[in-house]
Amino acid sequence: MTDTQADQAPETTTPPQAVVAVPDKPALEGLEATWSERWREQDTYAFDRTQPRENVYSIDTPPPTVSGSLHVGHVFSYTHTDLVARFQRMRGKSVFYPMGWDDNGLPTERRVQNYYGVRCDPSLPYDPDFTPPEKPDPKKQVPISRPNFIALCEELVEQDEQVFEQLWRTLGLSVDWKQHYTTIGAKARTVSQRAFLRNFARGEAYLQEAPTLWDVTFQTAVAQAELEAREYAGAYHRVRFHASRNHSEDGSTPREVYIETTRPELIPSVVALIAHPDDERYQPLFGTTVTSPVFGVEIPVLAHPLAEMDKGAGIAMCCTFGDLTDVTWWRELNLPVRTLIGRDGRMSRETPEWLAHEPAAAAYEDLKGKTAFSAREAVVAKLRETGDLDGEPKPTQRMTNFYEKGDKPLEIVATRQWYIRNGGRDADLRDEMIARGAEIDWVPGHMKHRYDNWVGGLNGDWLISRQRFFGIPFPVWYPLDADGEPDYDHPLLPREDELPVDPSTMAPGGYSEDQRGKPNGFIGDPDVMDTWATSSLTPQIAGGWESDDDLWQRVFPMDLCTQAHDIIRTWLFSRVVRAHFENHAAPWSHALVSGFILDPDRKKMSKSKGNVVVPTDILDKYGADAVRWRAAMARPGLDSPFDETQMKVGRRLAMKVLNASKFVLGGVGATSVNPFEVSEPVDCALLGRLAEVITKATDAFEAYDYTTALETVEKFFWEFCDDYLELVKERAYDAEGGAATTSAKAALALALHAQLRLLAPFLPYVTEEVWSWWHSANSGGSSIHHATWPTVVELGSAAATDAATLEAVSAALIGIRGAKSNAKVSMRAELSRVEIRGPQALVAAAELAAEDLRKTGKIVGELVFTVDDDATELAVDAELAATD
RNA sequence: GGGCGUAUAGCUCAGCGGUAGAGCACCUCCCUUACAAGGAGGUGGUCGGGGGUUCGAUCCCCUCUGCGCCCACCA
Repeated sequence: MTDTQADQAPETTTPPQAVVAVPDKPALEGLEATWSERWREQDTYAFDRTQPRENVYSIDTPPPTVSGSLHVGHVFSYTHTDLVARFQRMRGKSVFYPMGWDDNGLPTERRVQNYYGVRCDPSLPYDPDFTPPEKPDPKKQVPISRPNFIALCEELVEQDEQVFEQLWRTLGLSVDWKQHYTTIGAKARTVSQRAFLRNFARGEAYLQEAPTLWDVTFQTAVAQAELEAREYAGAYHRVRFHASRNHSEDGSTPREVYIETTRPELIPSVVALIAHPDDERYQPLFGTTVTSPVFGVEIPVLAHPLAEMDKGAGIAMCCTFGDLTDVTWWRELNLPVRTLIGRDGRMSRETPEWLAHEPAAAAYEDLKGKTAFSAREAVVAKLRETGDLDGEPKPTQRMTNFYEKGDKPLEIVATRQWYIRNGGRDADLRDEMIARGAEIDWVPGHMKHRYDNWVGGLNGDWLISRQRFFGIPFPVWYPLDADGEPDYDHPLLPREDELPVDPSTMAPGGYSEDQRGKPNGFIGDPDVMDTWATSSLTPQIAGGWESDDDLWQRVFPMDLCTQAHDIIRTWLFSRVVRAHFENHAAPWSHALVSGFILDPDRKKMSKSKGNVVVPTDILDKYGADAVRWRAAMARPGLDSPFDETQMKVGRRLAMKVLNASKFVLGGVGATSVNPFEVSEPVDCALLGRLAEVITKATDAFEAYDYTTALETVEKFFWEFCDDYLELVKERAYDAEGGAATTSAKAALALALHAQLRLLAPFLPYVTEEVWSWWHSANSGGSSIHHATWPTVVELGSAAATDAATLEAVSAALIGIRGAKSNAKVSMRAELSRVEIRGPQALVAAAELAAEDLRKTGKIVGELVFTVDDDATELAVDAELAATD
């Protein structure tokens, strides 16, 4: 964007200079209702898709989880996006700013369960006459079919989305609501399934039976990115394993070996004992076998470098599966699978073959169907009986992986799941992902470390399948052989033009529905994609990938994505993965990362702590402009404690805009923005200062530093109100002032005209309100939000004036006010003599405004300017006039 | 344990080689015809500790400490 565009500024930029309609008592109340409705009616923020790519600014913004609740942190982060959107729009870009709702997935299912008092039982048939219970009983949830359940999800999501949209509109987000999408909608289904099919065709998506992190409450697999490590109470149990008889005859190997475990219930799952190859204590045992206590299963003692000598007893039992290290050992040492804990978190109800002999079979009898917790108690009791528990369990706190939305520790269960490659098992691909990250401009820059850190620490591919109901189904069926067994190696796939498909209700090509589940027939894949597998495609969903190529060419790759730092590992990274595979590009050129809003004690806000500030409360109390002002004061990437008193500051600024504008436009009637009318030195100096402000604010915004832009503009605005406005008030009012009056009025109008636009991204409501007063003559309804961003060029030659003059004059004025304040008299008090003293340059500058100072300062006697070259700044002596 | 960030007035934060700034809070004053949900003026800091580089350090380097976040940590 260059100044040449300012030369051909559209008509909307220059207000008519005729009548203005300024209210007697401007107020903030009601502005949101009035203007958000007007913006809706006039489609103010519509994306102009006739613009070529270079005139488009496209934004990928996180689809909020509609079944969750929003807190101030969301409001601030979305405001940050909007500040940039509004700036770019005023710079002449056609802004592509869609909004999506994340209504897909587990959060919605949970909300539906609680809201309606139901639960999904996929084995039930669809009931077309179903109505949800009138009084939901959370303890007795009514089981309903999957189609009924999904219908309720869709119904509730619709309500939630309306509430969210209303909040965003009130906040003043300049979203083009016609571009909206949802992560469960038809567009998202088609895009998700199409991208999946292509990933599969290229070998980037694959089906694999493997140990999987598993949440026993929700009974679904979860991905690495959804883990959360939490403190969890446990106890070390020191347990004796016995050396097998055939290896201990000559006494060269120990007769017994002790391990320490926090999970004794997994002793029946042990497949090996493992110690570090360098550990002298256990070297004699390597290659031998031991038998497990209680169960008497013979297991090998093996060496592996992942075993830590100084942890516990230095020798660990490897179970399938207790933790991720077990998975590594199992894979690298080719160990058998002896899984006992099932998908429901309970011990297998069948006696497995490796426990079929005595005493294992008898011991296992008591564990069948028990939860991990009660199985532990049972095993410990048996260890006591056999004397293989050495001492008492020692309590400990350890970190354990949880699903971020769950409240029981994750188990590891071998299941068949869909994965997308992400570099977690492939160093070359990992390097490519790091390289994609390096193509992005990160704001602030250090957030790139988080990305690199996460990608570098991946320990497996991306698990995208979930054993849930309200999600996008995999577009996959499996043929059944003559015995009715599925052939997972040869899945049946739809054609792309058939998408979206639901394999649970539709038959694959070449089959009919009555072959479902029959030998030589088919079954549909029962799983759904995780919500991140869909939201990783938001640029493709919103941008019309493969459905609207004209749009896609204009918006992709996008210019900006915005999010808080907590979802770099999920949303941000997963979009890079998808765009890398699908489009061979980074999905955007810039990533703007917001910090968190913390509670006043600098703790993260969370519902469970009860420290959440509800956005609607502060919007009602202080108004959208004030809340946006506060959001803009939080710099990218920095956490910011919530402090309600700061909202008042923003509100006061908004109020000041109304009052100062009322004075300029209505009071002195300054509406001509003709720079050629500005002739007085002080007025020129004001424009010179304004020119600096415009340049600095523009540069800051270009660098996504909206906070510095705001601070720069706001500081100038207060100087404008407190000093300049006061200084030229009398001259501007003067009916007989001639050119001097014309100059003051033009400077006032020009400055206001520019400042309203500089403030418009931050305070869209008050600036639009004032703009409308100015525009009442041609009620065509041109919005300030379509006006062009101010440029130095529009200020004319005065913009080149040295602003130092203004500073000197302001210093003189402040000195005069200070004298009165010290004397504890009214600012209206008259002065009989004033001497302004200081270095030559400053005195000369102040003297240029002698008449303004005399009038504003109520100087009725002499006003003397004295050069004192020893001084570095201006000093003011003032004598009060005698009062009667 | 690894990484990133951060430490400046009572609070929230700017500044980042030349002997400290803003807003809020606090104190004093002013009902001035844009604004009392105002206005004017003022008090307040050995810039986390310790080293080093430099003529000179809040700012650069080293180190320690506190705080926050991310990752790892289930024997």
